[in-house]
Amino acid sequence: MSKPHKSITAQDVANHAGVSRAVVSRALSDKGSIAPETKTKVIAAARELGYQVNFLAQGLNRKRSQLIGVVVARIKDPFRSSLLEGLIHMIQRRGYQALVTEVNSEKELEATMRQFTQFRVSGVIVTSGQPPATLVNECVQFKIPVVGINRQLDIPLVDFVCSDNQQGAALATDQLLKSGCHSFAWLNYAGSTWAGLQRGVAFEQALESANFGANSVKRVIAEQDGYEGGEAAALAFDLSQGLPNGVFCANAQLACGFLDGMRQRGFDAPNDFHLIGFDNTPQTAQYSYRLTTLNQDISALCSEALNCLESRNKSPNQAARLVRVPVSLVLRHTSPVINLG
Amino acid sequence: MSKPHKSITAQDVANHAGVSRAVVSRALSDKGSIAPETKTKVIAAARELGYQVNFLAQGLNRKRSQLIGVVVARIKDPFRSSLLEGLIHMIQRRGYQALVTEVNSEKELEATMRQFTQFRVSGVIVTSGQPPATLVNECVQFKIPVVGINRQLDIPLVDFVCSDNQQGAALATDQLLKSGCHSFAWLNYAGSTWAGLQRGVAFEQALESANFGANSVKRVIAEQDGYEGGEAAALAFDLSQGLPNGVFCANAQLACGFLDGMRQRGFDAPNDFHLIGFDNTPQTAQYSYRLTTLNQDISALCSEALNCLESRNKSPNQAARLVRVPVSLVLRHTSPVINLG
DNA sequence: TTGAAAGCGTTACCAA
DNA sequence: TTGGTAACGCTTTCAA
Repeated sequence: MSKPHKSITAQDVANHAGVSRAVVSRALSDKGSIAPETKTKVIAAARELGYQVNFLAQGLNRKRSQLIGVVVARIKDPFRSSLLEGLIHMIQRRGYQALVTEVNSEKELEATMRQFTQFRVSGVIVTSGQPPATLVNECVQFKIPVVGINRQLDIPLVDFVCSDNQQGAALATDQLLKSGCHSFAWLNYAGSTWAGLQRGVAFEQALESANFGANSVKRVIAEQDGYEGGEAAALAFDLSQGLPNGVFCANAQLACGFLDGMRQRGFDAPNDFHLIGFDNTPQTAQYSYRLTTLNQDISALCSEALNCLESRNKSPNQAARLVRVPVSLVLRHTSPVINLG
Repeated sequence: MSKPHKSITAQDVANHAGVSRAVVSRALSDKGSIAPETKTKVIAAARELGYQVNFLAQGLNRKRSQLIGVVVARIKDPFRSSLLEGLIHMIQRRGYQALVTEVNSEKELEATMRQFTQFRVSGVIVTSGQPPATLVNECVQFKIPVVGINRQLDIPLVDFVCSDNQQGAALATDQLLKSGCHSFAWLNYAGSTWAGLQRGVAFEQALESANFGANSVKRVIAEQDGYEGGEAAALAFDLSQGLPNGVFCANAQLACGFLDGMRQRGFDAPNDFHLIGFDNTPQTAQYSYRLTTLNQDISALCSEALNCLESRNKSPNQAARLVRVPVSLVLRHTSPVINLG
């Protein structure tokens, strides 16, 4: 039907408007000086011809594309997919495009980071995995900003945005104490993320400053992450010393699994124990769970991550920043306002 | 510390290996003839210098990047995030990279598709929204293949991969009948996707061929999609004519919500009714739901989608294909093997 | 088989 | 303020 579509270039627009290619570039990019009237003329011509910048050529010349690389893992996990959604949303809103890569091993991450540099991305957001310092250094050498979310990348010049785990643990502890709990459990999984570990430490510290010593909190480490891990932990839970009445979980999936596991053994929250989990995922709000959770402010996390990238873009050598984003307690059924019966 | 990192170009490799730039290109791309020994020599030199092709320059020259555009919406929805995970996985596996864009309105979709062409993507996968024919045509003119997943894009030269909704509805009907159901409900939401509508039609047809006429199935249309929609539909369900004992839902989220809504009214599956939903999301397997569902073969869907793109890349003008991917019934608690009591 | 050279489409520098 | 021109880094004819 329609012919092979010779794509319209800046030169075509220039011809149409009776100016040079250079002027077209200036008119459309707001860089360099240009007479207001020629500018409108060019813009009109561009619109008329349906001109679209070739991002490949643009990037090649500017040594930077408007792509932002995003490293993720296990996207279908509820919190991670919410975070990814927020990131993509924010990336688009700020005029970039998301180059999303799933990574399940450090080897893959290495290849990925390399591909990001090959596309001359404007920044890299790491939400999973521990990028090898050498790779990040490669980015740094290309002056590509890197930011980590909810993980500590202990590398110079790499920023880092994180939900306030200490505050979260304190809120949870406070709530458990106020509702009358006096024996506790902490549930995490083996090989937990850095964030998970931090939450555990903070929980024990918060209890300690309320005069509950280390032996008042039972540490439970599930063999795997996610709902299945939590469920298995509950099913295997040693009840010989009774069930702790205040349980705090490293994440929402573990918490849901733990709750369902306990139900299978005839226990339920809030009657037999109180339960609080991190990450306010959609599922935790559902009738069958109604978990009291700590809500991570996803849009703030994403927004701050992009702030870091843009800020470091301006001054690449500034000291590494650590941005803490406040969390909030969402009171629901598994740890209600009322006291423990 | 380390200097501003002058990036290594093909020219550097050429110098190092004592050949011309052109030879380097051939050695690394397997295009054009080259002596085996020079090839190994060049590859050695490239590795030694740590050479990485600049994808921007490569794409500019080839008029095609190794990017694949993916259009998604509401990523945090469990089925969609699983699908996205599968797509990204498959895209990477086949040597491409995923340019992911979230789209919530047709306007946005239009802008998105445009940006895809500006990046000269190798293909576009649409999992959400109805791209305007004109836009798709633009892609077609750039010879960019477009494929839709679980939706009918009724546009020439656009392929289309879809779970077999008819088969799914037949499997569900069969199961409901075998377990003794004789009155039915169909739950969908207003403004449902094409796939949802198709499932409803197929369900009614399957019932009809089993001699259950149109008045044996009650159509329930929730005001919104997702868990909340299903829950609200259950809470508002008119029970004056009793509760149908076989309920089929357009998707898993609606089904979970409906189940929880009914529980709030004192009814539960499988005792008071049987329930089957489409999409075997992780949540449906959990103890609190244990939904009998129709499993979509995500990895097959993704694989077929990429097959379509690659095939159309070879012969751009072949007739539009429709690939149907079989689904399977996952029997769980809400519609068990045993008969209705 | 190899190398020289002409693009690919844009931006940025430098004169005019 | 403008236009010419040289990059940007790669691929791909076309001769040799």
